[in-house]
Amino acid sequence: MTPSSPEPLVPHPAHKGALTRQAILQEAMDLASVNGLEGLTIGSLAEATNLSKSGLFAHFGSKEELQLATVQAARAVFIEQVFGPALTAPRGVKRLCAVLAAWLDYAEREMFRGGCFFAAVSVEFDSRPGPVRDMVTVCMDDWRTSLARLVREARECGELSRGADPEQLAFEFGALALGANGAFQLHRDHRCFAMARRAIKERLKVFAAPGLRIPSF
Amino acid sequence: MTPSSPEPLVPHPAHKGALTRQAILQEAMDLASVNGLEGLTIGSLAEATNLSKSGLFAHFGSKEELQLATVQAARAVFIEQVFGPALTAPRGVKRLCAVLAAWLDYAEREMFRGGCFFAAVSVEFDSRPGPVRDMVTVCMDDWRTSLARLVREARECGELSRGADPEQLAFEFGALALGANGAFQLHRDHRCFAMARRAIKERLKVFAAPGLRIPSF
DNA sequence: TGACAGCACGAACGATCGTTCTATTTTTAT
DNA sequence: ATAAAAATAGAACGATCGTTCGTGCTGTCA
Repeated sequence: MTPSSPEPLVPHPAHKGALTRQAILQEAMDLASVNGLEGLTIGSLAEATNLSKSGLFAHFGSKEELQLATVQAARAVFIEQVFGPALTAPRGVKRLCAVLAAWLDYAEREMFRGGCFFAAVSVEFDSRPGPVRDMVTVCMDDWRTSLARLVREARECGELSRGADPEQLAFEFGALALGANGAFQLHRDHRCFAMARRAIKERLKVFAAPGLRIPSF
Repeated sequence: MTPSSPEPLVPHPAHKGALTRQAILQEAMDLASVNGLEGLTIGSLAEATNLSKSGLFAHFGSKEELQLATVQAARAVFIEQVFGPALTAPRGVKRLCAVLAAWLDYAEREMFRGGCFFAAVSVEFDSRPGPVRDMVTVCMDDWRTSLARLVREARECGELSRGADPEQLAFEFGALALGANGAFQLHRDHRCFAMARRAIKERLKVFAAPGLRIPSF
């Protein structure tokens, strides 16, 4: 090969190992969304990916590292699915609604077999100390902080009244979204998403500037 | 001991076996609220109750039976804690608020070490078929149905406007309550309960008959 | 007193858990 | 093409899982 080798467009990610690792994590997110991160067993994950237990294990070094890697992979998917399609919306209530709509869509579409990954995992680890819990907490904090920021932006745009408390509404919208996800997983009835959308819209109307149209989603 | 032994005050439930069974279930609810019903291991439960694995096991016959018994025990506690103190409140918005206040109190007080038992367990089993999931689903359905009935009663009392949709509001209040429980378990910050209370009160105000005072809780 | 449940125990089972080791194959770099 | 490196497989480990079995206690009733 010539000394000036053709530079790869992406640094080096295709070292084969990185590919299998990604395939493993894809399956891991699915399994964990159903059985939890503790129920995510190395044997079952190896079987699902057609790898040997030890071969799979070598990618992570410990079960806890596998759990942490799975959480980070799920975080990336979450950001891409929820914020990706919504960032093009104009700042303000439109963008806030776009993000909420993307979240509800992401949950209703069942991106993971057990619904929202973080809905399942945050409840599983919320009362159990350790690094996994810490990382999950950071993810949930990010989500709520982002929601609060979107509310604040909408208020600064003059689209929401000064009475719209960002932290308060972020909590409410987050709770309604998680509630819809949970109810859907239990009853497999899509109406709970409609109820969440309606609740959010009616709550927004309370604070909407006169004449503002709440985007339907 | 004299032949005419002192009659037990309670009929006969104290057949010794029933007592230990109750003690086991008390510990089981606590452990399951933290580690889930799958993480509720027979060995750890035996250790926590100072019983041998086999001795404890004999009370239930299988792990699934233990799980089902634990769910039923938790249901009894839930009803007693949430509906017991609230049934004295007069029918209508007052009783609805009393039930919601009792729930939030039950979660904030951490009746179980991991917060609300059903919040933990319903998410754990929502995407996993079987008898345990079925029983948990029935419990959650009961809860939502009860909430809807309370809303409907308040509407029939003329305290809420005809626009107050019982199913819709039951979903919203249930979601806010679960959201507060989850956020508290994650952050151990009591403000999320205040936010849930505020959200419920403001939502009720939208439908409240003119001049009606929403009980503070 | 003796028969008899009911209750709890200890030991052990096979299965599976996470993990470690060594060996072999596959991929990458020179 | 060849050597180094990375990726995977296989077998086995101690621990723990749910479960079974046989054996004692401990009262109650005949």
